[in-house]
Amino acid sequence: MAGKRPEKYHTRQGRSILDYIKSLGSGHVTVTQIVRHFEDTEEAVGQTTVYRHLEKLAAKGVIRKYILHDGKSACYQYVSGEKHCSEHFHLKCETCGALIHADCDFLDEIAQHLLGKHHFQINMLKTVFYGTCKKCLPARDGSR
Amino acid sequence: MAGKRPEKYHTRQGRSILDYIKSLGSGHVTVTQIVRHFEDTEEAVGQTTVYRHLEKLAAKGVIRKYILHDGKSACYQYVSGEKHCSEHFHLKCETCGALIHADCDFLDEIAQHLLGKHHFQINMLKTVFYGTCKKCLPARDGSR
DNA sequence: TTGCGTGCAAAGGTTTTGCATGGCA
DNA sequence: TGCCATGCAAAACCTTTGCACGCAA
Repeated sequence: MAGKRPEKYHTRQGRSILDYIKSLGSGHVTVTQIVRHFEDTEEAVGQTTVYRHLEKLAAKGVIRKYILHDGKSACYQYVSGEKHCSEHFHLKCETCGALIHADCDFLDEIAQHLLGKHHFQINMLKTVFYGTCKKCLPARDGSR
Repeated sequence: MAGKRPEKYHTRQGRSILDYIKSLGSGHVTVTQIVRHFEDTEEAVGQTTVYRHLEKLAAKGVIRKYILHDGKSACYQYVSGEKHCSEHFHLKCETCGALIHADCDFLDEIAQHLLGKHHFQINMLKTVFYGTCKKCLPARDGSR
């Protein structure tokens, strides 16, 4: 589509933000995390600027925006060629809040199974598995 | 399981809220919509109360909580299954909103795999697969 | 110089929390 | 009567918008 609007100017802030997201690989960040990352450095960036840059980058497809199921805040992540988060699952620990990226062949079969048997095309970007992670499992007594 | 915490008291508000959600069948509502629905009736309910009831109902698995695509506000939907929803997965169609209960042995293996390989105990009550259902799949053109 | 980029501050919206009161058992 | 439930108000958040100033081209 024609929506492309290359930035007119190159700015220090724009580069800092993009570089940071790139450096995270397939990890994702929130606006707040980005702001805090630069907070006391000489690369400090205002949060309004972060929002505006992320919006543009997402519109251009350079990064991806999505809402985790808990819906508290939006997450952004760099779209690095072929391998990104749309190809693996996310496990969210309900106890400690950790978000785990699960890259695994078996999990990949899930998508095929759902499509083949249930005719359901899963959106891995939106889907989050809730549960209890390794660290928190021992802490929880036998439960049920 | 010990997690059940039946309401101690039956209140008019609690019943109004649940009845309303039930009456919507598979439709979903936001907190604001619920508050407004009762607003000028004699069943008026405070929004704080709505939030608190929905939270409890979702924890018990009576209703389910979703985040819309835009992530602006949460949606809630009645879970009409008589079967134990804690023992199968749920597929939520992002296009038509349908909620599909997937009872399937293969899917059951997912829980075991996650626990065995990733040491992650999944909570099926909270976990929802987002994607596109059978009916809506053809409607989506090749997309990209 | 031009006009986009920046960032402070304030607005707008959703959800949570504090606290005094009301109502169910 | 003992508590939990309720709901107003305020706080806590996340995100957007207005506006004046700064900076890249």
